[in-house]
Amino acid sequence: MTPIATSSPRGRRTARSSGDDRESAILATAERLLGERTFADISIDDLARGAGISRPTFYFYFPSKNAVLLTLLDRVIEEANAAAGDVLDRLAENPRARWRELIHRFHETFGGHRAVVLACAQVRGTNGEVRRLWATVMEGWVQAIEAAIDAERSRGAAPDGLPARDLAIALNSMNERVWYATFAGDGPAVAEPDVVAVLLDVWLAAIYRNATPAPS
Amino acid sequence: MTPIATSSPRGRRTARSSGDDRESAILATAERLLGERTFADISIDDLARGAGISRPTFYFYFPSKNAVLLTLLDRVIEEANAAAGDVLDRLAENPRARWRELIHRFHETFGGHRAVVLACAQVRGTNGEVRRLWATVMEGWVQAIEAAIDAERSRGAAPDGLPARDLAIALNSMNERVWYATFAGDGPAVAEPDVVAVLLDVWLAAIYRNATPAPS
DNA sequence: GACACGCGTCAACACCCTGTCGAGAACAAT
DNA sequence: ATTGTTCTCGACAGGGTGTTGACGCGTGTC
Repeated sequence: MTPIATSSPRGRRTARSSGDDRESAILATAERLLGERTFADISIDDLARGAGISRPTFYFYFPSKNAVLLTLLDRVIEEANAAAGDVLDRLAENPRARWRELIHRFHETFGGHRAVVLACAQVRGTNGEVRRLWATVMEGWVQAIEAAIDAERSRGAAPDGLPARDLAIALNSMNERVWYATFAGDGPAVAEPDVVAVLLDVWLAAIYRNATPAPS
Repeated sequence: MTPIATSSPRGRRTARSSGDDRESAILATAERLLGERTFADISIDDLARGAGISRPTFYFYFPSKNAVLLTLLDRVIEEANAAAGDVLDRLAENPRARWRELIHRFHETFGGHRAVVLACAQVRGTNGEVRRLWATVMEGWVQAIEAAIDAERSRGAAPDGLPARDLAIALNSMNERVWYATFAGDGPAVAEPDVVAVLLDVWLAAIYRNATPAPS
């Protein structure tokens, strides 16, 4: 039910010992710099110097700047999937509490890596690899939510309505965009302490048509 | 109630006759090319050659590639605001129909300029000016929706709940992201013929808590 | 008609960034 | 010691951006 993370070796072709330090250094430098400026404003030279190597050497570890971001994104996704756990399988216990838990955990994970999340959202437009990875992951989450909605409908807790898949897409999309605005802080955004409650409220309204779904 | 468009002269410093053709040619070339490749893959030289001028001459008309996109975005926003009209002021007539009309009109406008919309969404991350413009416009729409929700609550058609502003932000965010996915066609997306119905359904559920809001 | 003056135009330049190549240094295993 | 792989970087090629300085071209002015 809970989707699996795609974790392929994104960096060097073969694994070795001393080079691992450099690879980590590049990754760490990237995440640090992402806290200060945009991804576009970080050059490969910045990454290389930050890791104590020269620019050509950078290319030994990563094929491009994008690959670094992709590796960072992989980690966050893995963490998010782990945090989500099997919450969706235990919905019937207490729907409202479980949905809240799900949204809350995602919020915590993304919030803990907002620099990476923000950067990925920003380059998704221009970077095909990030776009594809994100699309794949999103598809997994959408399917998980879709299945959960169908399950709630089957047991009579939620009324029929929109195709569950469409509803799942809409709600996931909302979360993504709302989190982005909240973390980026530009444009109209929900205040960070309220964001879980706001998202939860819309989810429950859309899925159950009222604010108090029935436990089993 | 309906937000006003911000239309400042984004291009040349002074207005003249023969140069207007070139300016239009640049804009037209940009929108055409945007239908073929990403904004990032279009160079200033492409724009200039498409308009029959040299690259340095391009800079006479626009200070940067971004400024061209900004001008294009201005137009779309103006069109969207015009299309929205005063629908929100006539909500009490028939809430469901009016909300549907609002969403439908935005859908038509954005769908008619998807290349521009997509490009703006893609560069919003790396381009501060586009980000600011979009944030301003979004703020206007959020305020309009917020006021409409408050009005519906005042007349007893919609129940109290989330702060109207937070709800307005969440719903607007959802629309933006869902449209983007639908137009871009990457990742999980709602099929284009269904998108208005899906968005409307979530809006009504979140605002009215049931599918059939009461007319006045 | 000659003269200014701002519009419109572009060749050439300076700069920055990406990605690659080839020559090697460091280090392991035999 | 030799061989092979990991690792490193100077130097180059290519492509994009933004700027500068000079040169035509129209229009109004006296």
